[in-house]
Amino acid sequence: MTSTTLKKIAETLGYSISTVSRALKHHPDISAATRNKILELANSLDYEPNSFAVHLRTQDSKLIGIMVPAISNFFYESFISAIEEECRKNGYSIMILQTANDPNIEAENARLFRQNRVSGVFACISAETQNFDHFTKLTELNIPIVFFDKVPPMEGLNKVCMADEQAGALAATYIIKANKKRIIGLFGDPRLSITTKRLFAFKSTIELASQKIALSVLHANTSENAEQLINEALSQSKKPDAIFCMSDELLIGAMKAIQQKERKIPKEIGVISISNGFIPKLFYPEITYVETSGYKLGKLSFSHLLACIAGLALPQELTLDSILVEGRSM
Amino acid sequence: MTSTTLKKIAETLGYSISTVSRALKHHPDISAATRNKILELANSLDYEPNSFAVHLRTQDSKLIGIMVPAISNFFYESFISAIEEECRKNGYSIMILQTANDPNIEAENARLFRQNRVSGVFACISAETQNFDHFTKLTELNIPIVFFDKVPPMEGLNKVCMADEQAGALAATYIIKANKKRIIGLFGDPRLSITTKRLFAFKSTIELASQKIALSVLHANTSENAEQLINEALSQSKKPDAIFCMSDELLIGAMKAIQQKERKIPKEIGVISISNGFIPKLFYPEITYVETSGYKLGKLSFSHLLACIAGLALPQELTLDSILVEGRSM
DNA sequence: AAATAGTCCGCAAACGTTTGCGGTAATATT
DNA sequence: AATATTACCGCAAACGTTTGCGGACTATTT
Repeated sequence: MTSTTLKKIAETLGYSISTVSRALKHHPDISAATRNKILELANSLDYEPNSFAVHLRTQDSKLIGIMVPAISNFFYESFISAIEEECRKNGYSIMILQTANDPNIEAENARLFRQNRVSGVFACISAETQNFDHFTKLTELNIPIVFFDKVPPMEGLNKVCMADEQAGALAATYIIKANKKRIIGLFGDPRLSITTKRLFAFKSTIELASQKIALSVLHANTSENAEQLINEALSQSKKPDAIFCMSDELLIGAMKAIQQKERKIPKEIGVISISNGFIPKLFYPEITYVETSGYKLGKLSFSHLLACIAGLALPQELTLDSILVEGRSM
Repeated sequence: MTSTTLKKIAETLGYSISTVSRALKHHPDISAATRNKILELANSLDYEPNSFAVHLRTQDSKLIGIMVPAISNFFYESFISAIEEECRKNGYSIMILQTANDPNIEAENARLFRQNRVSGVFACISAETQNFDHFTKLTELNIPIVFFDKVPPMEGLNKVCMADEQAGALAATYIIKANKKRIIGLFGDPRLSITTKRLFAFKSTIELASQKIALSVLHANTSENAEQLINEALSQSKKPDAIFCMSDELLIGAMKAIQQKERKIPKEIGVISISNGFIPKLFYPEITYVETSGYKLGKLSFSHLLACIAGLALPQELTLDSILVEGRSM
C-alpha cells in the first residue's frame, strides 16, 4: 500500500486538490458538509501530509537541530528532554547530532543542519573548536543559533548558560564553611569559558575567605586523567581534606581514585561537585553537588530560540541560577 | 542571505538547471570543463541541495527513525551511536524519539515517523504496550521495522535481541568457577521476558553445577529497592560471598549498599553483573560483567534494516552473543 | 429588476529537485 | 561526401503541497 495524498482524496470524492487541502485545515471557504466528508475519508485513510512537500512549499522546515558532545551525558539528556517537550507542543521536530568533541564532526553536523534547512539550532561546542565558520554560515542563512553550556568566547551571540561563577562560588563557600584546609580543585579544559568562569569564582572565593586554605588546582580532560591526578595527590604526604570536581566526568575519576586508596568519605576526605545529579547519587554516601539543571536550561533556551526564529529577540546571554544539593560527602 | 539553489547557479553561469544538477553529481553527459566551472561556483556559494526537494522528488527520505524509552540509558545510547555511525556512512539522517515507556507517546511517535516518511524504523517497545496498530500501519506503508531489546511477542517480525539465556548462564558459570557458595541473584521485574530468561538460565546453571551452592533470588524494580534488599541481606548473620545483578539499575543499588556496609570487593564479597559497561567501570575495582553491547546490537540491527529497505530480507529474529568482561570484582 | 454581497469551490503557479527524452553540433565511419 | 556515431546540453514533467485569484451560483439589498 502506498501512502495517501491530497490528490487521492480529491479524486475519490470528486473535489479539487485545493478544496481538500483547505478542508483539512478548516479553512472558512469550505462548507461544513464537504469538510466533514473530506475529514472523514482522510481519517479513515490515515492521511498524513507529506512533510517534504509541505516544507518545500512553505519554506519552513519546522525542524530544530541539537548538537551535543554526547547524548549519554545526563545533563544533555535532560536538556534534550526539555526541548523535546516544547517541540511536541509547538509542532517542531528534532534532529539530534553528536559531536564526540570532534571539531570535524561538529562542522559536518553543521553542514547537515544546513542541508536539512533547520529552523534553528541548539549547540554545545567542543573544547577544541577554534574555527567557527560552520556556525557563521548558519547565521548567514538566517538560521538562529542558541549556544548553551559550552559556548564560544565571542560577543554578540545567543548564549544560555548556568551561572557558572555562582556555581563555583557556591561550592567554595560550602567547603569554607566545612572548615577544610587542604583543597584540591579539579577542573576541565582551561580553554573553555565554562572552566575559566568556574575556576575564577571558586579560587577567588576561597582566597577571599582565608589565607590559611591551601588550594591546589588541577586540570584534567578525561575521567582517566582525573583518576590518575587524584591518585597521585592522595599518595603525597600532605593529604588533602577536600576535593572539588567541576563536572561529572572528573568526579567519576576522582571517586575511583578515592575508592582505590580506600579513603573514607566524609571522614577522611570531603567531596563536592557540580553536576546534574545522577552521578553523585550513585555513591554511598551520596555526593554533595551544585545542581546544574539541564531541564531548566532547555526550557529557557527553547523560549529564546523561538523568539529568535520569530525575529523578535536580539543576541543576548542568559544565565540560570544554580542551587546546592546536599549529600553526606562533606 | 538566502540559500543557493540550482537555479541560481544555472542563471549566473548561463547553463540550464538540469546541466547544473548533472554536473554536481558527475553525470558523464557533462563535459569536464563545464563540470569544473559549476563545481567551483557551487563550492564557493556553499551549495547544499534542498533535502525537501530531493526527497519529494526521489520519494526516498533517507531518514530512519529510532524509538527508545529514554536516551539517557547507556545501552540505548551506544545502540544509537552505532546507528549514527552507520547512517553517516550511508547517507541517512536520524530521527530519535523517546517514549518514556508511555504507549500513547509511542503511538504518537509512530505517527510522526509516518508523517516524516521515514525509510525505516528501530523500535524498542515499552513494557505496557498492548496495542500494536501504530506499528502495523507503518508496515502497511512498506516501512520496515526492526524491533530491538524489548520486542513484541508476535511472530513474523524483525527482532534483534541479546542472547539473554546465554548471558545468565555465563555469569553463573563465572561464579561457580570462583568457588562461591552463598550467592544472591538480584533480578528485575519477573513479568518481563528478559527477566525470566536470565533468571532461568542463571538458576539452572547453578543448580546443575552443585547442590552445595546456596542461591537466594531477589527481585527489585528500582535502584532504591535493590539497595534496601542488599542492605538487609548484608546485615544477616550468614553473609553472602557473591552478588549477581541482572542490570545496571540493580547494580547501582547493590553497590551503594556494599559501600555503606563497607564490604571489601572482591575480598569479602564478589560482584558480577550484566551491563553495557559504563556503570561497572565507575567503581574501583571495576566490576566484572557480561557485556550486552548496545553498540554491536546497533550494528547488527542496521545491516538488517538496510537489507529490509532494499527488500532482500525476510522477517527474522537475530540474537547477539554476549561476552564476559573481567574487572577485579570477583 | 438590477446591483451588490456572500458562499463555495477550482485553476494554476510555485517551492527545488531529478530524469527521460530529444536535439544540435562535432567527430568518426564508410 | 554522405552517413552514422558520439558528446554535450536543454525541455519539460513530476513529486505533494499551499495559496492568490477568479468564477459560478445563491442570497441580499436597493
